[in-house]
Amino acid sequence: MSDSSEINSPQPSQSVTRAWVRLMRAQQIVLDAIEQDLKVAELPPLGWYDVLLELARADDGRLRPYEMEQRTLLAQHNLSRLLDRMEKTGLVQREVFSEDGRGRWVMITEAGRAMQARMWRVYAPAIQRHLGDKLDEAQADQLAELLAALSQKSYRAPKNSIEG
Amino acid sequence: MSDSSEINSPQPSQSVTRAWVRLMRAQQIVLDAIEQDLKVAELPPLGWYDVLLELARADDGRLRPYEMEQRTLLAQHNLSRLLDRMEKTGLVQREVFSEDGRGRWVMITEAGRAMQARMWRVYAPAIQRHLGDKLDEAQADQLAELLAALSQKSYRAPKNSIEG
DNA sequence: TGGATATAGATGCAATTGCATTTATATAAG
DNA sequence: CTTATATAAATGCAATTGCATCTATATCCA
Repeated sequence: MSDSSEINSPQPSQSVTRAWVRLMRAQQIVLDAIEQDLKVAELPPLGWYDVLLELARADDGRLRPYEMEQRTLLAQHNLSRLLDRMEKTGLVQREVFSEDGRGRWVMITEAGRAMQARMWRVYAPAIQRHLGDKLDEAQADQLAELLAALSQKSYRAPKNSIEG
Repeated sequence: MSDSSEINSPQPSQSVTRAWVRLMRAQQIVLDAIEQDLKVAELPPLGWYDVLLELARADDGRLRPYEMEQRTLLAQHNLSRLLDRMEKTGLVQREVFSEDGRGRWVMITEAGRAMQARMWRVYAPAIQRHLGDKLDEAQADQLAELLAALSQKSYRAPKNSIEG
């Protein structure tokens, strides 16, 4: 086995560091711009859209919170409270999940579906303006391709793994 | 002039939408992983690093808050409070800016420079692990290139613009 | 069966962020 | 000079997030 300092603490190349800095910048700038457009239209933030979209797509318009967690990457407690707020404004509803007493169903309401559609009418042109207008189709595909590679979670030895 | 509905509300193509979704995903996953590594090393969050790095690079190790704002993309009030916390832990120091009574200098301390270096020793391998290991050099360059296009702020008509 | 352990989701409390406003100073316009 | 307007930075307060823990139920294993 080679020198562990090279295995455990490799320096990123300049190219890699530049890609990282630009990833942070680009997403922040585009996200802020899109959120701003939503706010101007007096619509709720993007997190609400993500939740509504996942529910709208799901069978019977409902999901378990833990499923939503995985799909939205929201932390458990943040999702729980986001659902509180969305329930209070009537966009979703929590129902009992009889097959497992610990669980819940979260169901999208008609008002929720309407809000999802309403948000998309602002969100879609915002994506186009802040991202689409800056890339041609080939570049968008290329970017999506490269970014997909980054979303693979980094390897971590599982708890009960035999290999050290 | 062509149909205004096409000008004002263009739908993003599937490629563009996919690129956007993956941009959000990829940056969240990589950012969370890097922040996690910092936390495990009992180091402060990335925002602190950004501030320290900008100051360390600046002439005489000091900048005006509004300059830091532009460079870090932090909101004014958030930067102000981040500086409060950093000052309290001795990493930076606020000093009078005599040429403009409204302004301040923010200066990095020796402890601040030490912390920047200490954080880099964790941050650098984290960038490599969570991003560099997933791309080759050519891909990293390509990604950086594509992302650069997105960081150009979208056009907004300036207040006093003549054209409507 | 009966702990021990794991999982789903909620919640109390502290830290951080967002928003609006305030304070202080500078610059512009009459 | 004096008032109006703009800019730099700080701050009060509400909303959101993070962290740890709690409650309830389910599963595993002796």
